[in-house]
Amino acid sequence: MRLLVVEDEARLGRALKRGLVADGFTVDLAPDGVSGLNAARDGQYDAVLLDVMLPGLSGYEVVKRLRAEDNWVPVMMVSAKDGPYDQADGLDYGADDYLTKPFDYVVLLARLRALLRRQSDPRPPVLTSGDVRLDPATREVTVAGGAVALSPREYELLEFFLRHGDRVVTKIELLDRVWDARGVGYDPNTVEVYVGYLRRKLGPGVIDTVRGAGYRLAR
Amino acid sequence: MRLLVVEDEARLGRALKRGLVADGFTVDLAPDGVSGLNAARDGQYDAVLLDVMLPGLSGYEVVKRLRAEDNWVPVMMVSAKDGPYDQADGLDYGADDYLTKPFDYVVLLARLRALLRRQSDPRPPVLTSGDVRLDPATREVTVAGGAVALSPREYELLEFFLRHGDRVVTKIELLDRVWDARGVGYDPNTVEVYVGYLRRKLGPGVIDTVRGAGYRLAR
DNA sequence: CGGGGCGCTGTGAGTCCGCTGAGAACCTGT
DNA sequence: ACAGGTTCTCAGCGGACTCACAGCGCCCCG
Repeated sequence: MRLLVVEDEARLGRALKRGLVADGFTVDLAPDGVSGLNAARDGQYDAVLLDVMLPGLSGYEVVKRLRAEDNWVPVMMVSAKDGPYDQADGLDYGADDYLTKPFDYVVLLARLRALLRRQSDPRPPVLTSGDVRLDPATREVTVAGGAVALSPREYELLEFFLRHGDRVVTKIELLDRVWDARGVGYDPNTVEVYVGYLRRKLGPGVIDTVRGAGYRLAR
Repeated sequence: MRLLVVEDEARLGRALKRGLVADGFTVDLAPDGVSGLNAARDGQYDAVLLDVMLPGLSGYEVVKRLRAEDNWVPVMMVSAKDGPYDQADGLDYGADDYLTKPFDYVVLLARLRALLRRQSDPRPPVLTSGDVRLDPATREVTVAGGAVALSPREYELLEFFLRHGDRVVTKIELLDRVWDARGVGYDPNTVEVYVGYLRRKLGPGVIDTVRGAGYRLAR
């Protein structure tokens, strides 16, 4: 279980990490909103512990942006405020639970475990096309029920195809969105290579080539 | 934003409606599958919330029939079942998302908004003339429902005709716009050749020759 | 009815595009 | 340090595509 703790008070952060590591979690620390957001975007965490009062980007903002990007990692908000409106705010923005400082470590642990247990609830929808299934929550991909192992890049590419399913996607667009936001510095041939990898693993008849334009999911 | 809620449990239906109205949606209720299907057919809804267990016609059936009728309104299925197979079934039948009872209202709202956001992905309108259909998003071309494969140049030419087809288009203009912006260095005969290709693939009676002036779409 | 010009089409050569195998550079965990 | 996996580049191949050319048919004119 991998956790991300976003907390600007260094002492509290270290203490949390020490405790959670002792309880069997792998813990990464982020000291402010921006670095926390970027870390959470990687999508490798099972849950995020998120302070509300953060320098730069507030915890509200972080969870709001994550949800806007279809990132449904379980988020527990932690704040010194304790009014009912604050709680409602946090939950509205997409947090899954809310804890007020000062809190008891045992309580935190219990709520965290409950959060992880019921993680299966706020799950992003499974993406499908034909007999290809991709579960963004678990990053599992199956073809006709059989599991398929994809490298990170292959996974991102397939997910992009599934999200922009039936329309034609150009190689340039893929380089922009799957590779680098800059999109420059990469050869469109790279896309061809990775489409080739995907076809080899998923079988033919999943990704169509539209000559002169790009690629499209087969229907 | 207009929503259709198909739910036979009157209490849950009313509660959902109350919440959604408070969040700014316009909500219609349908108490069973048949009336839900008929309401959804009107095509005036931005999304449909569809219970699986319904008297008369199940939610599976409803979404299946809608899709069979080329109605692609976003559908979120709601069910008490939560096995993985049920999810797969719902998605296979054409639902866009799946929620299991009991669900948290905040989660429903977030997923609903994500669904609407995803759907509002602006799509260029489909171009048609007679029984020729060209979809700029998918780059698919059909004649009387049958798919036709076009080369890039043929596709560009047809798209230009469909966009400016109601008037006469000269060969020089086509060389300018479809071929090279410079328009020089090409033989007007090239246009004749490609119009020939298109006629062969689309059948006669699609592109008229206006002798001495150019071409025009038949109407 | 005859002629000229415009448009149509079959042929073929050169070019372009996308696919693939091989391999270098890099990262990661052991 | 090493092994395995991953990312990306490169070069070559095969097929699709583009376009010029030239001959033919047809339309419209006198």
